[in-house]
Amino acid sequence: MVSLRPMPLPFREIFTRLEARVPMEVWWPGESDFEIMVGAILTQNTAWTNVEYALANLKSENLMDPQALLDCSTEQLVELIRPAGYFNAKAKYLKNLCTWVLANPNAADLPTPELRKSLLSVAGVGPETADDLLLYVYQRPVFIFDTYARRMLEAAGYDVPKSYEGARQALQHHADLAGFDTAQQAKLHGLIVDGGKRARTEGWQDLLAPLP
DNA sequence: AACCAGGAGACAT
DNA sequence: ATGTCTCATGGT
Repeated sequence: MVSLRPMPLPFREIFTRLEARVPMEVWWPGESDFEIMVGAILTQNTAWTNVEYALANLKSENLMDPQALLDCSTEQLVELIRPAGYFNAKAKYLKNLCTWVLANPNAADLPTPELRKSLLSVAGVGPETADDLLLYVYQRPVFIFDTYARRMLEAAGYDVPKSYEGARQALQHHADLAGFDTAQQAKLHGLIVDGGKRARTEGWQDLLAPLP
């Protein structure tokens, strides 16, 4: 007698359950697309509360603009984004992204795979940040694979590939089959992160209980 | 007071 | 292709 692993909880069901128990309005606040881009760099491995300090500093100096940010000295930029950590690296990354934005005014016309490659060519934009931008700036229905998604989906019984790229593609496929559109992907990512934080204290059993 | 957060690049293997 | 190391502040 072989004990079979139960069918993983369908994406739709996970989404519905998260939506029911995790209060969330808008996951990625921002007054402009550029602010979302800046936030995407600053929040790399960093708590969002720290990013908010840095964003406020940049706004107070009227730097929430690619050209203005490029014209700002690296020394001052480092000082303004200091609360977000990794400030030396992130200052460079921000300027790299500004250069890319100004050099690619028609980026939104590119198909998603090409746009993704172009974003990844920027030093400081890795796979997850690229997906953040595709989803929250360019409105593409991409599934954002991060450590929270891995933990939750493995807990739900999914066999998540080890490599980032393999996992990303597999889960994108699942999300596509489930028919998630851009708005739903945007919400799902937030729900997964928030849900993952709760699970640290409450565990997964309640949320991911198998279907009857 | 260790631990971690809305990751990515550099480098060795 | 797949592992380590480093980067850094602020909240718990």
